[in-house]
Amino acid sequence: MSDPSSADRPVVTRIAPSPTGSLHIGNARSALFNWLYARHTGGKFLIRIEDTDRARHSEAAVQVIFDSLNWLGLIPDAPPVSQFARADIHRGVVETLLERGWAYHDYMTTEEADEAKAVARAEGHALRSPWRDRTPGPEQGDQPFVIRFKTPMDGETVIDDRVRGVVAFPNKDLEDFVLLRTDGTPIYNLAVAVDDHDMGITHVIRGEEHLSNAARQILIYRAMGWEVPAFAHLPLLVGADGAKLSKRHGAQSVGEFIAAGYLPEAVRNYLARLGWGHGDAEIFSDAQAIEWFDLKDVVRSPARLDLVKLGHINNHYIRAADIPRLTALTAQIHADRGLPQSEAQDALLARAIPLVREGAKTLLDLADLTAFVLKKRPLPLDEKTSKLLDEEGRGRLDRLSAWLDTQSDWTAAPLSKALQAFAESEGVGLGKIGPALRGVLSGGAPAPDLASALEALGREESLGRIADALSQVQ
RNA sequence: GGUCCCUUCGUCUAUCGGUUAGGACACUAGAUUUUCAUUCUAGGAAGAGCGGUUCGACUCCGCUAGGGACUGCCA
Repeated sequence: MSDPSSADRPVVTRIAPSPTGSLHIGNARSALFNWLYARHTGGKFLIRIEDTDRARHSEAAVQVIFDSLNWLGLIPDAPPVSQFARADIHRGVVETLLERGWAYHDYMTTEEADEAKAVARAEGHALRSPWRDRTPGPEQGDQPFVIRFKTPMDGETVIDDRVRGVVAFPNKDLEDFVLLRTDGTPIYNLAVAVDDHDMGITHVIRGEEHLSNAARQILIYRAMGWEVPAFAHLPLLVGADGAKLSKRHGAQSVGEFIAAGYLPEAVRNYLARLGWGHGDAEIFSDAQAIEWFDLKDVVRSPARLDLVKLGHINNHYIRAADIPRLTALTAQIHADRGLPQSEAQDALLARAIPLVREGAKTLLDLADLTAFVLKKRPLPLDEKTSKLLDEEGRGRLDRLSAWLDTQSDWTAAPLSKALQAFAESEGVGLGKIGPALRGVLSGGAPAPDLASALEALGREESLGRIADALSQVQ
């Protein structure tokens, strides 16, 4: 009863998404774990598109999956396999199963099947069709049929799961599942088992929702005399309220995480910590994750998606990222928001980003925080700032402008000192000067501390904005 | 209904029979401060319940409760 071991073969893992138009974040996490395990063991990571359901299939949807995986940096080691393209092979396997008595033609109508299910339930087991022991006669003619697997009524199917341990399913509770539809097309459980076998998959790492499917698939492996791969069923990813991830939880597909302004390395790091951990390690590189990752450290309980924590991790990676990269990413967001792009703007952004990135949890934040440098002179004065620029305020701002103009080093630290020195010379606190200066420089948009704002804007722009304001309230 | 899985601070997790049950995010208070933020300091916060096994249980076993998956001619 013991299966041949796949432990000695080089590891081959796979991610097998269905093309639904987006790559679910749970699938992305599965892909990550498969990728990490393959990298950790020096094995291969493959991808297969589960497109047997043609009604739902579209090339665009397939492309979304590739794009998402690519963005995440999870690159397969071989070209993707299309499950649909292998339908003939699946049918061939069914022929063998038929010959060996592991499958049968079932002529039940949908209504009859529903009835049979009710009967089976009443009898305390899963669906068994009366056709499993009946030979079709001439009266069946060309009546439509499906082909079902002939699941044993006794015994149990045991999965030695790498994360859950030994899990046993009584065979009587596993139904005679459909292998081939009426139109002769293969169904999921068949296709998965055949493809995983043919692709040489040694470790099937996927979501917990497939745990009971593993039993059905093992039945197929055994019937065919194939080596059973190792299974590892990952805990589910659920929403912040513990319920299944859905629209109302906000982002649920990789595309939405991209749009929300997260960096791929941050998403990888965060996702790796959902259902897996390595001691107290929170922030770690891909190299470390690969070195540390092991199936035995995968957690068993479902994990909730916490966007707040993702934001914290994303902030860390935004602080660590190269300025040119952040500049390009941020410029793109400004462009999406309708601002024309130019090299001059990129230069402004590149200077501003290092000064504001500490406060950015997402690239969207970074765009918000840098918006003030992109404003065009003359900036309209907001009401609050206008009020601050009374006679006293105007005089002070005018003197400040002259004071700043004498600054030789236009960078934050010396500017900060200059601001303080000016306040002292005026005999007031910075509180009397700051708000007005801020309003004048930023036009009401979020801006960093004043010295940094001055540096980001540069001498000419800063002094220009001050002069504009002064002339407006004259 | 049946089968199976899960249960440590609000959240993600550490612990792998002996710990003041640790860390991170979040939160609270204080400091800094020209807004927001950053930064710094301090703090509160957990073993679902009940039985066993054991000198000793978060850890092993059982039961109960709660949550979830599957039970499709979807994947």
